[in-house]
Amino acid sequence: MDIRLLVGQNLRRLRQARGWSQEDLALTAGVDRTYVSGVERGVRNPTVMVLCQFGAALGVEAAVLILEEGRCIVDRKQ
Amino acid sequence: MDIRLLVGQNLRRLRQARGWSQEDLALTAGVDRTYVSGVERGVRNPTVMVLCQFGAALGVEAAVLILEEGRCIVDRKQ
DNA sequence: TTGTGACTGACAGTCCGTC
DNA sequence: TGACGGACTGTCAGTCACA
Repeated sequence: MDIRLLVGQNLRRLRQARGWSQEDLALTAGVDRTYVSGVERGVRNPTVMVLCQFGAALGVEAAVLILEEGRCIVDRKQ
Repeated sequence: MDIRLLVGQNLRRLRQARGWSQEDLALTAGVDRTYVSGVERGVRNPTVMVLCQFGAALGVEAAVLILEEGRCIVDRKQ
């Protein structure tokens, strides 16, 4: 599974869950509208800093964006 | 907290936990030794694909590398 | 063994569009 | 609203010599 496709799927799912357009996300994250489109389609290879911007815009940790579905982040026990 | 520093700390911690040199990791991940050095010091801003290569080399999910300490990934309940 | 500066080709990311 | 293209600038990937 190409990690770019995984990021794209996660980004789109989280964006749509908020009822946002690609442009809404782009403005909030401080990136270009066409760039959001490219990342969602898996044709772009974003840097960790951009991943962080997307995470901040969506109110989630950047790690969530490169996590496969069915897995999640929790506080480590102990 | 700059995400590049976070990635650097995680990368170094996981590498040293395996008793590897930067060159060991570089060879396994298929990148240059000096690039590993740069990422660990937080002066490089790697892409998600490079993050994935590091994760594969270290036998962890790429998401682990951009996760703050004290947090971990588990299978989602339900 | 690791840090660092300098370098080139490739690509991240923007801005203009059209469909 | 979103896919897609072209052209552009800045930055990243990847490498080297040297400390």
